[in-house]
Amino acid sequence: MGKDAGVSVQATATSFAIVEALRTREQAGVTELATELDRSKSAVHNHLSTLETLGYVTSTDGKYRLTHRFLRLGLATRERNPIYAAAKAKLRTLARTTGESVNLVVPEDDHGVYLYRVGNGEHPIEEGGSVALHASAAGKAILAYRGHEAVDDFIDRHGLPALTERTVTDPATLRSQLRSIRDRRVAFDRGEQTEGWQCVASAIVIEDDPIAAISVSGPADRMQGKRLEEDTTGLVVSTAKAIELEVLSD
Amino acid sequence: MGKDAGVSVQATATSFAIVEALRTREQAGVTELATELDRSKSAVHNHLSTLETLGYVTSTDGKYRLTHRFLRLGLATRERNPIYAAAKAKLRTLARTTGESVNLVVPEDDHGVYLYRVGNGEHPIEEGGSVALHASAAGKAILAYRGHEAVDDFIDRHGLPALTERTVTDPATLRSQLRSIRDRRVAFDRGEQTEGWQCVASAIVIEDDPIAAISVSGPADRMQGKRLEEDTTGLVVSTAKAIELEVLSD
DNA sequence: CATGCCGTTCAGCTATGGAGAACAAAGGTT
DNA sequence: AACCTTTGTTCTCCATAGCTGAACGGCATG
Repeated sequence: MGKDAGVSVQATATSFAIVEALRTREQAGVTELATELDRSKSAVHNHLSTLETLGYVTSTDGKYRLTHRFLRLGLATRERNPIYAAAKAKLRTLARTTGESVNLVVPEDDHGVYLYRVGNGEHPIEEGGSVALHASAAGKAILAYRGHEAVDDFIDRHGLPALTERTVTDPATLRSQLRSIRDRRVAFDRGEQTEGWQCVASAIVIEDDPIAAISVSGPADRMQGKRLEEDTTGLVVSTAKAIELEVLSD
Repeated sequence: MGKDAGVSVQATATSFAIVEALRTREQAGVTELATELDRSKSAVHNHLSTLETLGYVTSTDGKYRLTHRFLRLGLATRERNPIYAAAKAKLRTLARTTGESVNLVVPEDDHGVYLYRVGNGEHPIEEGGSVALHASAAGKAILAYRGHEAVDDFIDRHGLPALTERTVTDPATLRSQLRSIRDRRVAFDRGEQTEGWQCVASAIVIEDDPIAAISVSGPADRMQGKRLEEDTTGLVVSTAKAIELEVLSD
C-alpha cells in the first residue's frame, strides 16, 4: 500500500515531520519548512493550517510554532506511570546529596526514555529524550534484567552501534557486563554514551521486570575513585531499593 | 476544499483525534477507538500502525497507548518559554508559604494554558490543560492588560459562557472588573471557574504585554476573610513582581 | 469443538490532498 | 517613492492515497 512498509497514512507522517521540525526550531515559516522537508510549499501550508485549526500550532504573521497542546499529551503519559510519582521526591534528594545530575529512565520499545531529570544543567540531556539501552548505565541496568534471548533479539535488531570510542560494541563483553550488573545491582558508564561523562545506575525491578532505572551522571573528573566506587554507588543503589518499596506499597 | 473550513488534511485530523482519545484512555483497542470516533476499523488501524512506526504509539497484544515522544514535544515548548525558568523556583516557595496550590498560566490564542503547577493535588487541574480567560483569576489578570478592542474582539469570538453560576457573563461587569484588576494588580475568582474554589492572581507584564499570570487557588473555606484579602493577595502580587524583575534581568 | 470477539489484511473505488503556478503582501534597497 | 525580492496564501487539476466494507485468522470462552 504505502511505499514505506507500515507507514500507510503518509499525511500523518508529513504532519509529524513538520511537528518535529518545529520542535527544534522555535518557530519557522512555510518556505523554510518546505525546503527542509523537501515538500511543496502548498503541502506544508495545508498541514500547518490544519494543525493550526486543530490547535497544535499557532501562527503569528507567517511564523508558525508549536502550542502547548503537546504539553498536555506528554505530561498525561508521564503522570500515568506510577514510577514517576514514586521516584520524583527521592530523586530530588539524591541530586541534592550527590550534587550531580540524576535521571529516571524507563524502557520503551527498544530504547530508554528520560522520564524525569533533575540536575545542574551542565549536561544537555532533555527530559523526554531517548537513550540507547546498550550505551548508558541506566540502559544497561535495564537490559541486565531481561532474559538472554531478549538481549540477543535486541542485538539482532539494532547491533551495538558505537556512540563514543568507549561504547561496548562486543556482544560477549556486553553480556558479561550485564551478568555483573545483575549480581552487584549497579551499572557503570565510563564515557560510553558521551565522551567525558560517567554514570552510575541501578534498576527498579518489580516482579523480575525492570520497569525503570535511575542514574547519577557527572563529568569524569568528579565521578571517579572512591567517591564513584563507594559513596555515589551506595546512594544510587539504596535510592533504587527505596523506590522499589514505594512502588510496591501503592 | 475540505468539508470543514481550514481543516484540509483530514488524515491529520483523524490521527490527532485518535491520539487525543488515547490520552484520556491509558490504552485502547482498535474497535473501541473506531466506535468512539465513528470511523471504520481499518481506517483506525491504518492510523495506529502509522503512528506506531513513527514512534508515537506502542502496542502490546492489541492494545495501543501513547509513547513518551509527546513528552519531548511538550517539554520542548515549555522549556522554550523564558517565563517558565524565571517563575519555577519562586512558585515553589509561594506554594510552601501559602500551603495552597499555585499555578502559572500563559495565554495562547484565546485561552490560557497551565504551564506549571505545584500543589497539594486537591484540585484536579492538569498541567498543560487550558482555562477560559474570562472565568479564572489568572485569565482575567491577563485580559486586564489587553486593549479595549482586544477584549471586545475576544467577547465577540467566544461570548462569556458560564462555567458555574458565578461566572461573569455580563460584558460590562467584566470590563469594570478588568479596570480594577489593572489598578490593584490583583484578580479574584470566587467560584467562577469551579464551584467552591477561589483564586487570587496577578499578571506578569513585560513592556505592556501580559505574558503570563500566577495564581493561588484553594477551597472557598480556606480562601476567605483577612487571609485571602491581605496575606495571600500580598504574597501573590509580590511574587509576580519578583518574577517580572527576573525575566527582565535575563 | 463451536462461537463470539478481537486485530489484521485485502481489493477496489472515490475523494483527497499534493504539484505547480499565479496571487498578494511585506520589507529592503536604490 | 517605485522597485524588486521574498514570503505566505490561494487556485485548479489530476493521480493516488486512504477510506469502506468484507473476508481472514487468532484467541479466548462456553
